[in-house]
Amino acid sequence: MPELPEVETIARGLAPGLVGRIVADARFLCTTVLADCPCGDTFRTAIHGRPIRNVRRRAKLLIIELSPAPGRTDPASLAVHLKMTGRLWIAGAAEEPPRHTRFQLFLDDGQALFFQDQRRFGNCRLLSDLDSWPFYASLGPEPLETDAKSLADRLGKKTARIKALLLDQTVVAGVGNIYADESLFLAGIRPDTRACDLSPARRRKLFAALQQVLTRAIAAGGSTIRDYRTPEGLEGGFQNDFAVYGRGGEPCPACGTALSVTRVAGRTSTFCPRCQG
DNA sequence: CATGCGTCCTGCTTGC
DNA sequence: TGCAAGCAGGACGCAT
Repeated sequence: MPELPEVETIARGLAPGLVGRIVADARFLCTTVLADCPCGDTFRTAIHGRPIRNVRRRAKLLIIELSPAPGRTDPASLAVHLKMTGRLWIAGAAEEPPRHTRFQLFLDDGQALFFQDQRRFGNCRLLSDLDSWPFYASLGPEPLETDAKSLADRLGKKTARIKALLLDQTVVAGVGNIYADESLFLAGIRPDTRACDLSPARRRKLFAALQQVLTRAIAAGGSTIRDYRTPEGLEGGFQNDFAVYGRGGEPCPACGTALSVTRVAGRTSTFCPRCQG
């Protein structure tokens, strides 16, 4: 389930093979992968001949920035959301696409970007202006490019559970279930605490914890629960450092108390009933 | 407006 | 052993 650290790892891994290349064509092996249309053939015409200018991450999105094709002046961006089971890698264009491959982006060097997604939740879209996409425009700040106090101030007087707000992409961008649970543990906060019940100091502590967890996870190449792989096909390493995620019933790494499992914001949430008050 | 919950999708896991 | 129900979860639509 690629969240911020996983998508960051993917962006860094893909950039050397994509930046400077020219898009030759695309092939869709699934009709639903292309969100909000334009339809497949329109998409193919719209990307043909475009040099790839940059590859970066925003929230959980992989953004491939495209320059105009020769003789044109219209830049564009390809935004890919991997959702839960999406994978991206570069391989020879002639390679047989494995099962669940949803689309291929063919490059001018005989290589292709492959997008595979077992569960079909993922999608990509071609946008002339990213900010014209309401979801993109509504994204909150990047947690690693914003100070913890500013992030804490964004909680305002909200009464929602703190975990729901961590997962809310308009509050802070890129956090999913794994890093929400890990951050809450590190900050000693129960996931079902209402944001308005947290002191300013505890809010700051939470976002400082989030920054620490995300930084460590990026350094480890992300977390592999089941499906996530780096573009090189490698598993991440941060799953070995989980304190609570996926460890319900196991002893708390800090105090030994059995970790509790509950549902907050519709998501499974694991926490230590003793350390997280 | 703010909050919360059901839905999508498919393969693996759990339980009878 | 076999089969079905349950589960995973990001974003979104809709209800309250």
